[in-house]
Amino acid sequence: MISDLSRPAYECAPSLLGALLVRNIDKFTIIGKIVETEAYDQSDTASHSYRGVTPRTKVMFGPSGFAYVYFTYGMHYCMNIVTGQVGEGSAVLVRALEPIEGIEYMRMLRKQANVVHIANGPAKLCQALKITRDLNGHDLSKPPLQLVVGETVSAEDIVTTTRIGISQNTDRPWRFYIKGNNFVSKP
DNA sequence: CGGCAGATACGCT
DNA sequence: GCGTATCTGCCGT
Repeated sequence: MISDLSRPAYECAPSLLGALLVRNIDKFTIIGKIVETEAYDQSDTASHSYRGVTPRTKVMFGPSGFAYVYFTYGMHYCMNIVTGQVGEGSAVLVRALEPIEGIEYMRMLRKQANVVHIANGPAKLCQALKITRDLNGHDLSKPPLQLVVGETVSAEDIVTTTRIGISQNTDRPWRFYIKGNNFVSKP
C-alpha cells in the first residue's frame, strides 16, 4: 500500500518520492519513478484550490489517491496526486520522473532521444505518460494509471527547497526531490 | 549552457 | 481581458 495520502500535502509530498507511476497504453506498460514533488493546499494563494471549489478544482477537494490533471499555458498538462481529507483541497504536484520501463515508447511520445530530458518536468512527464484531461479524477489504484510502492527514500536523501514557477507564497519550502538524482527538473 | 521570446487555450476577474 | 504550478527554439557567451 502506498503511504497514507489522507495526510496534509506537505507531508505526503516527500513520502511520495521513490513511488512508481505505472501507465498502461494499449499493450504497453510505462513505469516512472517519482523523483520530484511539490505540495499545494487550500491555505496557499499559489494553489488552484485557494479560491474554493470550481468545476476545474473540484477533484482537489475529493478523496485522496485520485489524479488532478490540469491544462495550462494553452498547451501543457500537469498531474497531481490528491491528498488530505475530503473537502480539503490539497494535492501533490508530480514534477519529475525517472524513466524505468517503456523508455522507447516514452521517447516516441516525447520526440526526445535523451533519457534525461524525457520526464524531468511536470508537463514533460504528462507527455511521456500520455496523461491528458481524460485522466482527471482517475482513481490511481487502478489501471490505466496506477500509483504503486517503489523504493524507500531515506530522509537524508531528500532535498527541500522553495517551489518553482509560481509568483505567490514563493517562500514555502514545499518542493522535494531525491538528492543526486539526474532526472530532477532543476537540481 | 544561460537567458529570453513565443506559443496558445482556458479559468477566473 | 489577463495571468498562467511550462516547454522549446534561438540567440549569445
